[in-house]
Parts: sequence; structure tokens; C-alpha cells
Amino acid sequence: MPELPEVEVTRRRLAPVLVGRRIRRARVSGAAPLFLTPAPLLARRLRGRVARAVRRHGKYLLFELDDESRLVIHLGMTGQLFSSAARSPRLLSATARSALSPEEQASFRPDVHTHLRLSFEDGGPEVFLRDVRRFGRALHLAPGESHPRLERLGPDALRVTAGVLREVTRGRRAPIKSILLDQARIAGVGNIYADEALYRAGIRPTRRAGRLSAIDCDRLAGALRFVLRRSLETGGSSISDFVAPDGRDGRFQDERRVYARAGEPCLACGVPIRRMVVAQRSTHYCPRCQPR
DNA sequence: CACTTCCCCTGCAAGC
DNA sequence: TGCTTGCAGGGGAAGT
Repeated sequence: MPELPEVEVTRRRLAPVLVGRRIRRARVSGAAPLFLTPAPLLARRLRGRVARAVRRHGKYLLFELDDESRLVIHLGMTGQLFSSAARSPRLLSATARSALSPEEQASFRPDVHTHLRLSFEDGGPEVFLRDVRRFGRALHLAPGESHPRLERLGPDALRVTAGVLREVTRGRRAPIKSILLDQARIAGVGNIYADEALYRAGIRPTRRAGRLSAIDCDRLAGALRFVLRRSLETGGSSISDFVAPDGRDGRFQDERRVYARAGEPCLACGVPIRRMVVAQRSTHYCPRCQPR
């Protein structure tokens, strides 16, 4: 489940194997809604292009191309961008993997879930976009063109401040967790890091956002920056699907305190972590360390 | 406008 | 063993 750290790890590790290489051919399979730009048009627009840079805003990746156009990719829940130079069986589901011989497992071969395949003029490693559940999105923007999805995004969560939090929570009656998940207010926070940051800030996910004090906002901003940065340092969270473009797993799942730990003791106080549903999402908290 | 609910999709684990 | 059921959740659309 790629959130900001996983998307940023993807950006950092994909850029070196993509930037500066001329695309010989783009093979696009599958239809809307994954490809907001029709597949044949997308393939045509990518052919012959060179990516100059890869940027990120929230959970969106923006590939800046040499004709001033942009390729935008959102990985959704199960999206994976990776290079054929990465040889990791983890790029496939357990079922798909078990159907392969050991030799086949050693190298990736495009499967039914591989929706975009880029080959290059230099004949080097290809780049793939794979998305089992197709919650991801890809679109091409002509020079100067934007898209409502991008324009709606709030400030990037990596640089969230107490001031930003005070602003986006003021007067809000919704649970603080709903606010954190709203990409129009803060871009990049998903379910894992919302729970982890709220735990570290000692704030219950159900607290009405408008009831946060200035001190709460300060703590929460610090906690958000901490968990996002720490996850980045450890290569992201590889809890179910995430694998970096180079095939490596992240390690932040080993440092999580509450997410998917329902029933297990709080590492600070020993009380069992509880699970509930907030904003239609599975939510985890310590009833003692997050009193309200 | 603020906020909630529904739904898209597939793999996987648990239960019978 | 093999079936069904529930769950995972990003985020837009529709509903309250």
C-alpha cells in the first residue's frame, strides 16, 4: 500500500534507471480506469521521449519529459514500478510465484498484471508498471496542461508543520484521522502513517479535529514528519505489496507500533492495541497511550 | 459546504 | 479438499 514513503522510495530508485534514456517503445495494456489517457494515445505520446526528471507530490509521481509534457502515475493500492534489472520474486504474488520454476522466479517476466512496459533505445533494462488491483492511475499531460487531481492536492506531508495542521483542523468536526487521510488537506498520508503518527502524538484517531490544541498540532506535525522520514530511511513499509523498483523490501514494518498489531501489547505500556473502523479504514490505537 | 457511505479490484487467509 | 466469506484500502462519486 504505497503511501508517501513508498512512493518517494520508488521515485528515488526508479529515477537512476529511467532519467536520460530515450523510450523506444511503450506497450500499454488494459483500459480505463487505470489509464485515464487512452492506452493507444499514451503509447504514442511516450514513444521517442526522454524523462528529464521524476518528481513527487503526495502519492503522485510526475515524470517530466523532454517535450515539456508529463506522465503522471498514482500507484493506488498495489501499483509497482520497477526495472527489469531488479530480479526479485517478491514482485509477483505468492500464487503467481509458485507457478514458476526457480529459473523463472529469478527474473521478471511481464504477466497479466503488467500494464505498462517501457523499452529504451539503448537496449538496456526495461521499466514496468504492474498493478494487481488496478486502483492505480496513469495519465499523460500535454505541455502546460494540468489535472484536477493534482490541483486539489494539499501541501506535501513530508514538510507538514504545526501551522498547517492548525489550519486544516480548525473548526472541523470530523475525526482527526479523516483529516489526515484527506489528500486535499495534506498530501501523502495513508492508513499506516496516520495510525503511526497519531500513536506517537498520543492522540486518539477519533478525536474531533477541531478539538486539537496547539500543542497537539505541534506534536502531531512532528510525529508525522518523524514516521514519514524514518520510513523513507528504512526503504518504506513492505507489509503486503510494496517492493521498491530495485526489488528490495522496505523495513519500516518492523518499526510500526500500532498498525496491524490489534491484540498485541503496546510497546510502551503493555495494554493490548485495539482495532476499530474510522473513515472506512481499519484503525489501530493504544487505549492508554492515546487516551482521547 | 462538510462529512459519510459506497464502490471499484484481486489475492489471500480463515472458516466450514 | 474445496468452497464461501471477509478483509485489505486510495480515492472519486454519490448520498445525507
